Formats: sequence, structure tokens, C-alpha cells
Amino acid sequence: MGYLEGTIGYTIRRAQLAVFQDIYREFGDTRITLTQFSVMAVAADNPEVTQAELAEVLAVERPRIVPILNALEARGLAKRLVCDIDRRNRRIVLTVEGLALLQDLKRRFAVHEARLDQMLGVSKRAMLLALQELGGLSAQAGSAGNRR
Amino acid sequence: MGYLEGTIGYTIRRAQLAVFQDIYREFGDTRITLTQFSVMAVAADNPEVTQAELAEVLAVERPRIVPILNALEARGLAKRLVCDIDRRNRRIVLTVEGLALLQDLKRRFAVHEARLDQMLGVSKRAMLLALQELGGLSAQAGSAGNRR
DNA sequence: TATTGTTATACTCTATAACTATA
DNA sequence: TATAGTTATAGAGTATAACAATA
Repeated sequence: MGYLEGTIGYTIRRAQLAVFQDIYREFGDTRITLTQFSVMAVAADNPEVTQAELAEVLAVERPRIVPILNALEARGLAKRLVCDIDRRNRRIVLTVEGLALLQDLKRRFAVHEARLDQMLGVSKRAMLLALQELGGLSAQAGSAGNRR
Repeated sequence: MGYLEGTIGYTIRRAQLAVFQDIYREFGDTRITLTQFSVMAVAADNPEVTQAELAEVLAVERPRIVPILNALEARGLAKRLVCDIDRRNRRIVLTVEGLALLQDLKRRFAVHEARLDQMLGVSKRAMLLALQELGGLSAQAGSAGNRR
């Protein structure tokens, strides 16, 4: 090795793998994926959110949202409601069961985040800000989405 | 939104997407994936590396290495050599063409890294170290690989 | 025409088990 | 029996194009 270790690309991939594993360790037997969790969290805070908006926030293509919502609906955790104002849109709302599960998941997520806080200490804030700056890379780019 | 923005998990995913896009922007028309690049970089520094070792360094399952090397071999960039000492192993070596392309890719990668340096300044080093600490999460974990 | 959600398709990645050849 | 590489398979994720309904 040697060359890769000092690069952001390699390091961020390893770190993301570790972070996601840590989250799934807490999620345990809930059979909820990170993307499903993210959809639920966004929907809870934004009851009027549409599927296209969800796709943009989660940085996935619009078609990906469909099976994710299908899974949540099949488990009775969320519902699609046709928007009266513009009947092309569907508003995503959590059911009572969905809200209850989200509370549980957020508790689990907090355990995970607390573990990160303990590992990173004060440098956590600096890293978060730096990571958010990196998001600005795509703004600079000529445009275009993912290549691969 | 709101909830997700302050989390490491969400932020690291967005950041990784941006970083990878930025790398592919530089790789341009080379038709080399990040994983292929990583294999070439590791093989160049460790001429005796086996496929199993590659898999571990790159954090992919051993079967994933096979099609990656097939692609590199098909383009005449790398070769598998059966190890004389233990004929179960194959040593991965780059061809002259592979080494030449790797030099080019490293130049492109350096442009990408320089862009990150410019964006992040001194905080880059702190972030790199913090990200590497996060890799330690999996060590703490009960064990096990990816969940999903 | 343009947009939202959807379907369909192809490709990649991930995870796992099982096979072969070696040891 | 154990290990390295391979094959095969099933399940997710990703990227695109195209369609129906609606605007």
C-alpha cells in the first residue's frame, strides 16, 4: 500500500463503510435500511414533501424512490397521498406506526452518533464542516451526475 | 430536512459522492474505475500482492477481484502470474502499458487532490485523520462484515 | 410541451455458497 | 482439512429511457 492511504477518496470510502456498519449494528433487527430511515426522517419533518424532492435530498434518482416507498407502505409505515392542488404530486406522510418506529430508530441513531462523538471529540465538528465543504465540489463541476 | 444534515452518516455519503464524481471528472475518457485504479496502484507498490490481499486492502469480497482483474488483463494492463512457491496464489503485476497508464492516472488524481487541498486548506489534514479514526469503528464492533 | 410518478432495462456492486486446484 | 481463486446466484444500487397522468 502506501499510495492510497493518504488520499481522501480511499479514506472516505473506508470511513463510510465503517459508519454505515455501525448504524446497521444499532438498527439491528428493525429491517430498515438507511435510505428508508432517511425517507422517514425527511417525511416526518416535511409532511408535504413530494417524491421528486425526496430523491433530490437523498441524492438518488427518482425511480429509486418508488420501491423504497413501496416497502414502507407494505409495512404500514408510510402512505402516498395524491396532492389536491397538483394531482401529479404525491405527498408522503408517515402513519402512526411509522412515527413510532421512527422514534425508536432515532434513539438507536443517537447511540451511534454518541459513539462517534466519543471517538472524535472536538474534531468531529471540524470534520463535519469539512465534509460539507466537499459537497461543494459538484457545484464547481461542469455539471453532470454520477459517472458510474 | 434538518435532522439528517447534522449527522455524520448523511454528510459522509454526500461528500463521498462529490469526491468520487470529482475523481471521475479527472479520469475522463480513460474508462478506468476507481477500483481498477486502486488495484493498479496497490499492485505497482506491492508486486507480490495476491488477489486475497487486494480484496482485503480494497475492502471488497474476494470474488469481486476476479472481474476487475479480467478487465485489466483484457486491456493488457495487468497480468496474473501463478506463484511458484504456492501455486494456489497468483501474483498481480502491471504490464508496461499498465504502468504507463497508472502514471497518467496518478497525474490526474493529483489534480483532483490539489483541488481538495485548495478547498479544505489546513482542515484537510484534520479531516483525514478523523476519517481514519472512524475506520476503527469496525474494530470495536462485535465483528461481521457489511450488513446490506 | 413539460413535469410527476412509474415501468422497464442494463449494468454494477454486495453477499454467499459452492466448486477446483492446490497445499 | 484448509486455503486461493473461481463460478454462480440472489439481492441492492445506479443510470437511462420511455410511458401514463396531469399540468
